[in-house]
Amino acid sequence: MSNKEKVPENTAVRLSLCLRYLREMKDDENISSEQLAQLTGIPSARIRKDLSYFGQFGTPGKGYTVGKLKEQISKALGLDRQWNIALVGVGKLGRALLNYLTFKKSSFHIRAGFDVEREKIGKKISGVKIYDPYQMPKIIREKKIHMGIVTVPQEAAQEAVDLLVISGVKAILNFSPVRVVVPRYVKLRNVDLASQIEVIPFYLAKDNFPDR
Amino acid sequence: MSNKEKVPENTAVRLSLCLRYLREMKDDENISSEQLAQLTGIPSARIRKDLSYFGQFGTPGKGYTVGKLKEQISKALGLDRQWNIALVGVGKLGRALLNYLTFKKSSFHIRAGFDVEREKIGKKISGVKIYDPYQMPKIIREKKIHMGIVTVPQEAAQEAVDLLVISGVKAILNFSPVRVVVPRYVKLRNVDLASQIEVIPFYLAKDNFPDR
DNA sequence: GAGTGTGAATGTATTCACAGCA
DNA sequence: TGCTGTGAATACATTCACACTC
Repeated sequence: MSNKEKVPENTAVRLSLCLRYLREMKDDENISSEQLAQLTGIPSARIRKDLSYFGQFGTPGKGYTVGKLKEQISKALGLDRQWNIALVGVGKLGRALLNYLTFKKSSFHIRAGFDVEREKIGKKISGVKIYDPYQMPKIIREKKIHMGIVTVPQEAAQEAVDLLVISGVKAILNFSPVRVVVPRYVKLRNVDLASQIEVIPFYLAKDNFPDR
Repeated sequence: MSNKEKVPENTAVRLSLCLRYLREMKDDENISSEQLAQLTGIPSARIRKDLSYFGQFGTPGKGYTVGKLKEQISKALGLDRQWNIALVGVGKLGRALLNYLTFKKSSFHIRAGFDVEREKIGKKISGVKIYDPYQMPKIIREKKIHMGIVTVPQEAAQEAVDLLVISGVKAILNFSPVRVVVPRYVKLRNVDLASQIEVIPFYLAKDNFPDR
């Protein structure tokens, strides 16, 4: 049975981190929430609670079986299937992500890139073919793409997002440093790298520092 | 006078976002917290409260003067001075950040890059000279570098961080997808891009989606 | 009248601490 | 005995709503 409380905002991020460490272990090993806490830096009680929203996977006195835990977390996060991705904006950051995601085998598969630069269009970069943005609706339909990653300059961000939305994508990860708007039925997540840097001096001065 | 409550965790991130929009406006314009809310997507009351931790910058019935507000936020975030940065790991992601930070004039100046790859050492990339990591303590001292950005592969992350720490750096932004440990007097911030992607299917399935 | 600044009310997340199971 | 799973306690963050100022 699974805990009926509301799942907190970053349970998923924490479990994703746990999963990364579990992947480096053997399936038949055992691990306690306390050991996982050591590895990840997340308090053990938090880990147990995060897991409890999805079921009871542990054995009192013993801990968790790595293989089973991996499987359960993957399922909880929706990583037990294949997700097709479009990358919009194939600049330096885009290529870094491309590179990252095409290397390791995972639930994610970048199926197409889009860029306005003529020289890139038609080429393959890290094995991914680059298209002209006007082809987006067609390509996204054909390739059954579920989510978009936006790494275009900020001036182009809203336009890129709009194109993804009319193409039928249901989730967008936006790396451009502006707020963009989407219809309510589209899931949008913003990652603002500029702020991450800009914010450091504040925490340096103050003694408010998070995220150890 | 300034509100004596404790400053919440992501006040700084929110103010950094506000600042980005303010920078595109004329200094003598006026803006209300409600207008700023429209631009940023942050509720107006939250903006007013965030500002209130640092002083009273507005005029009732009128709003804020853009120029003054920019100045005050910059000061609150510690952006009213120059920060020297070392980039450790000059791969694709590193170069994306390099490119980003060297382009726009800002409070941040990347003064040196470090990488183990022989071909890169001695070269300049986006105007920044690349050094062998063993030179780190010397270079960081000479160039008065305050903070380090780590974009090395995960196996090398702890080593890179340790080198930065013994070189005397007081703040580190870690982009590698593992937890690294630092002494308590060093400020560490982790940005985990892999999790950002991995977590999307969860929010897609559930109807828990943040960060509009 | 319009919009700030802020206590008080509400909502969310984390941590504690322990009963209960293997 | 050792560790899970989870209510209850605490800490933290956001939002409301309004007295007050220009």
